[in-house]
Amino acid sequence: MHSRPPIVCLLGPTGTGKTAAAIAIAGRLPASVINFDSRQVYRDFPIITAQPDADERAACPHHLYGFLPTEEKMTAAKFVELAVDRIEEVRGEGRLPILVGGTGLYLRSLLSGIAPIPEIPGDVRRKVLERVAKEGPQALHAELSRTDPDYAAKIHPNDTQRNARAAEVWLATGRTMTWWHTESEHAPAPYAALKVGMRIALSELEPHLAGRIDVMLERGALDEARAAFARCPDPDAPGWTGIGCAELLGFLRGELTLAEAREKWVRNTRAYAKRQITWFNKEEDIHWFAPGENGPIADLAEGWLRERG
RNA sequence: GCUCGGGUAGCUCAGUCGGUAGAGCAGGGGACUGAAAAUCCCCGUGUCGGCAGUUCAAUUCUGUCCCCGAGCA
Repeated sequence: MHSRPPIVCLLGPTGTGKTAAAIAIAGRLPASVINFDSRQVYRDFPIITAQPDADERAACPHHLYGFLPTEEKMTAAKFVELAVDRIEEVRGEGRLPILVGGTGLYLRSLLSGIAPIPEIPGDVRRKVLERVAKEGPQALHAELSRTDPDYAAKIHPNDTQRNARAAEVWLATGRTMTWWHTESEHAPAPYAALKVGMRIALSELEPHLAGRIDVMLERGALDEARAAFARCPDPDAPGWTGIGCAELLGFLRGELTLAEAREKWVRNTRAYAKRQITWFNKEEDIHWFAPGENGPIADLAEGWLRERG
């Protein structure tokens, strides 16, 4: 009987020093960092999305950072596919995979598995999106109440994204969301995961988030946004929806002063951190640490790995 | 100094033909299965600028004072 391959997962809200903790672990044993953050995958926004810098990347191999062009969409399913490949690759090199990031859905999809819903054809998707725009999500929700009452009961009539998603899945596959979630064959990933979480009160995190944004601006966040806009002038492109990107774009187009853009950026980042905290509070089996407790985190990871042989 | 607007929730503002008031944003809590840094749900008492008058009752009408903006001097 083989034991399941060990991986370490470092999670927590934005700006809590997850990267530094990962590097601390990599200082003790051969390890590679794999990103599970939905925004740090974008090539055009290394500063604004707080991707590890050159020094940090030099400490150990890093994967799934800054490889996607702004006009391309990242999804949970695509992420799982990429992450599984990377984990295999890293394990093949005899290294410990350390998953680092803040997108709760991505981590859960990787560890708990995700329904194998096929990719939805572009024309179906477009048709559904046009309908929501015209008739509102409530119309789709009313239909969903007939085709899939269980799922309809779980999502709110005003939820544009989830109602559109349920409609396109039904149209394209002839199966309901409920069927895909409960009847389709998908299993949890075969990893033994050590989950390490960064815990901090939002009120304590807030001043740090504001300071971090000022550092980003000093390091050229504005030039980064300007260059990205030259490369991809569509403000609705997937990469532009990141926090900080949209605000800086507002400044570059003269819709906001720089001070207003900064203030909005801070507020949105704070609200986002709050949502992350809510999500991770529900996640189970997490070993919680305060930001900066990198020694104890590395101790834990080392001990845990030794126990498993 | 005069005229006209304004002064209502942390911010921007709506409203009350007189019966003590409500939206958006912010904030707090929560949800979350291919857009997730997304999307969505729940949570609203604040001397309605101060003082006085009329009235059973004033944030609403009247007077006066203070503050802000625009115009005229």
